[in-house]
Amino acid sequence: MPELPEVEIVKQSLQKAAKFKKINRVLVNNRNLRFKIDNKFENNIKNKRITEVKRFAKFLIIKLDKKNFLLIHFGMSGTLHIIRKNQKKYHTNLSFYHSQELPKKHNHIEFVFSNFKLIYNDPRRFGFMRYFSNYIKLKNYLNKYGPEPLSKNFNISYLKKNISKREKNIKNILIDQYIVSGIGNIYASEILFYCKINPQKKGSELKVKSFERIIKFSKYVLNRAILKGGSSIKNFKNIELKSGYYQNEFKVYGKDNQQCSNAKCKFKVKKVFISNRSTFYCKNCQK
DNA sequence: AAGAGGCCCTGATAGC
DNA sequence: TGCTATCAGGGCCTCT
Repeated sequence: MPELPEVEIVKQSLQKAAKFKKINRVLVNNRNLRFKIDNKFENNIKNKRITEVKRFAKFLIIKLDKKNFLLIHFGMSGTLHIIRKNQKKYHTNLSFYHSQELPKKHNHIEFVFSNFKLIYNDPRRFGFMRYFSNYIKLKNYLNKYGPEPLSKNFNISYLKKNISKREKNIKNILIDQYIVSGIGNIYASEILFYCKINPQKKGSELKVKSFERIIKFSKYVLNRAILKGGSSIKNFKNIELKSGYYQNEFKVYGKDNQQCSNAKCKFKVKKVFISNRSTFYCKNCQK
């Protein structure tokens, strides 16, 4: 589900709600997430205090007492919900589904604090959690991924080195976490629209001008999405507060057969499948 | 070594 | 109504 901006929003709200709070108990209702939750998981986490909440790409990183870390990836359908004591309804800030009540199914993991619970829900179970006993191990795990688009390492020389020899299309390059990490299927289409690059174009066909645009608009789109509270493409009837309005600014994603948002362009947005994933673009504006 | 494709899952919706 | 097919914000593994 969430790409970089959505995980950033979860990070921010979790920071507010749970920083310095102690996890008294951990309940695992279903160990079969993307990777099996091992039997030591509960003991590794419980009775520790959250000292910091961070994010790398689409990973939520929860720093615990004793310099331990809990890494959470939300996959396609993972969400975190907070339920406060004596409160049936729950806070929607951590959720991108914006349902009003806690889902009845797929509440796989619960973190119990003194005044509230954090519940990890994930219907498709493509998400996962992993415990790291120290920073080095966490770092080694994350090292295999490419830089975030928001980082200084995502620059012209990096793109020249890592894209210009690639024979695969730029859309697939942008969602390849080993090249650049944090961009997913929605934002890839959005970014390429701003860049005026056809998603099917090969990395090796791109010129420096295109690299400059990719760097500029990756940052622009992701930062703007964070500012708007991320994107919620399901159940947004009940959106409240600042959560999830970026879908209102989509230029191409989900807009097949609709007029191109460029006022001077008469073409319609086209939907194609690239490696089985839906991709949206304007063939007139994106060359 | 890089790239394409399959697969892991459930749920919502479209179409008959 | 009830069936089936398709698609969904991801990423790992295997094969070529």
